[in-house]
Amino acid sequence: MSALNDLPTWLLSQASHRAHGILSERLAEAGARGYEYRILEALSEGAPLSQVAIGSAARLDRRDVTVTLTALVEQGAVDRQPDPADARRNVVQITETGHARFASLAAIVAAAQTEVLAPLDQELQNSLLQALRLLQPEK
Amino acid sequence: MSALNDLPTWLLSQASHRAHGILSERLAEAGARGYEYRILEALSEGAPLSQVAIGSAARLDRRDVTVTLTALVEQGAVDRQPDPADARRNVVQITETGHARFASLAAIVAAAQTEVLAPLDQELQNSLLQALRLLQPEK
DNA sequence: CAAATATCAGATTTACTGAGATCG
DNA sequence: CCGATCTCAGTACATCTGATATTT
Repeated sequence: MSALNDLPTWLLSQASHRAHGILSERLAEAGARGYEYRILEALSEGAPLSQVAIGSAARLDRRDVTVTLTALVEQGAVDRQPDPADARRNVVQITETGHARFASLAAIVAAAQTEVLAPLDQELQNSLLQALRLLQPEK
Repeated sequence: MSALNDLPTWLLSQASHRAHGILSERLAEAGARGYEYRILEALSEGAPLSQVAIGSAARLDRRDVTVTLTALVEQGAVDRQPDPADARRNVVQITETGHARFASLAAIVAAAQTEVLAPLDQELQNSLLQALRLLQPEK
């Protein structure tokens, strides 16, 4: 084991890479991207949101919101219309199709979390999550 | 706190992003890239290596080894010569300048590890590292 | 001829930036 | 005129793939 492989920063980036690989692979098997799941989750409560609000909730750049919504509209998962109250905005709302899609993806995402954490016993999982919460970026 | 922010995969990716940001910023302050540090570390024992061997030790793609070595040669940190025993290969060796550079960068990298883990007490640091080692990708 | 090595050009992914158009 | 919103084009970064020339 070299020094590189024992650096905390390296361990973090490799573990993150593995986790991301598992999650995006499971989503890809369902024909979805991570961005789509994040946007559907933001809309899953049912309340219509502007694209800025979606970006804020899903932690996505405005550009990526625009592009991903175009794909979701094509799938019929969301409805995007100009806001009658403020023509600068779009009002985006999840459809029935989108609700079903989100439920399906949410199950996949939950299973992926379990898969990612499988190498750890319950106690170590708890410690890991506690530590990771303390290591989150400021904002 | 939304569901997104509590997903283990999300916590991992955000913590990794923060750690990477801290490390690469500290290295950038010294005018170095992460790749340079990783290659210098691989060569720091003093043994000459082929570029394939460097890529293997530093976990870098062959392409990135080639490009990064060109920069390191320009800095005088390494010496790259055709292998007299096998003309397909280059023999790369660290120079005195490279040793000094590596020592300087190693101190920066060590300080960055401390900075990354600063939000955690000793026990949680230990648990985190134990968990992360179990979450490393195969291979 | 098959395999290995280094190099070059470019694709890919995720995240972000700048500029234009529209509107409040 | 200023600021917010959405869209488009393009940048930045790390990583990887394909093609090529050379040598074993």
